[in-house]
Amino acid sequence: MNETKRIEVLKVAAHPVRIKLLEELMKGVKCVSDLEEFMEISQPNLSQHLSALRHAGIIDFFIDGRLRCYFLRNPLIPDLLEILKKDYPEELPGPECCPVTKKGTYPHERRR
Amino acid sequence: MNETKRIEVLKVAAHPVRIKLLEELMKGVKCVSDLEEFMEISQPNLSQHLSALRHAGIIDFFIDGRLRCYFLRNPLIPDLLEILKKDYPEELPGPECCPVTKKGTYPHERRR
DNA sequence: TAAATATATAATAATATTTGCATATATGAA
DNA sequence: TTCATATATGCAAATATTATTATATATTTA
Repeated sequence: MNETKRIEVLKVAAHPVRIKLLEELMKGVKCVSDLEEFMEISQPNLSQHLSALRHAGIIDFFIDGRLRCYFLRNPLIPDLLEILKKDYPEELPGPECCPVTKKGTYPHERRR
Repeated sequence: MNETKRIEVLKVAAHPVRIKLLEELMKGVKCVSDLEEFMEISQPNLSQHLSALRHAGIIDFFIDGRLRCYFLRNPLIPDLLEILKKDYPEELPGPECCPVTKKGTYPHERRR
């Protein structure tokens, strides 16, 4: 999977409804009506989100009679979901004084 | 940082130009004209992407005279960029036969 | 075979994103 | 001061995303 494709995966995943779906699928295979119980959206809308995830190669499904049983397929997803839960400091440490680039020496005063 | 905010950060970051900018900023502070050399986009367009990243709290800047010296601020970013580089298997292992949910037992046959 | 269930597709409308272009602002230099 | 440089902002056009509503398809059950 090249970087362009991975960025596309991030983009498709980065939506509140789809993240919630992915978190649910992390627990295991679920059919659409299982997922419908969790989500407070219409069935067609859910189907569209599943379709978007599938086209990006993020999920796939098995067929069980009239059920479609979705499961995670893209290996980036567990790591991505972990980033959403993990404990982080409020911000990264600011740059050390004073790296230099072609155009100048910084940092000086802070913005605002 | 709550999950909603984190998803917003993902969404703003998930763009090819902005990922390239973030990868460059991972190396250290850069002013706009340093960044301009790398990117094959117009200066106003670059400025707009930087603005989007800043409004999402992903980057910030110092002022050095007439330079704006941008640096990474959001702590999720290093982990996010790592996901774009890391080695992964082509896909996650398919579900084991046969988990059960309320609606059925699956998986059965594979799609298509 | 008809009805019911599970799910998808299509069309539309509303909204958001992206880019290009023109122009504005701020700072330092002459 | 005026000029050049570094960078931002405003606006319009093109495109993409999202949700809604209506309808279609496939499978099981009666």
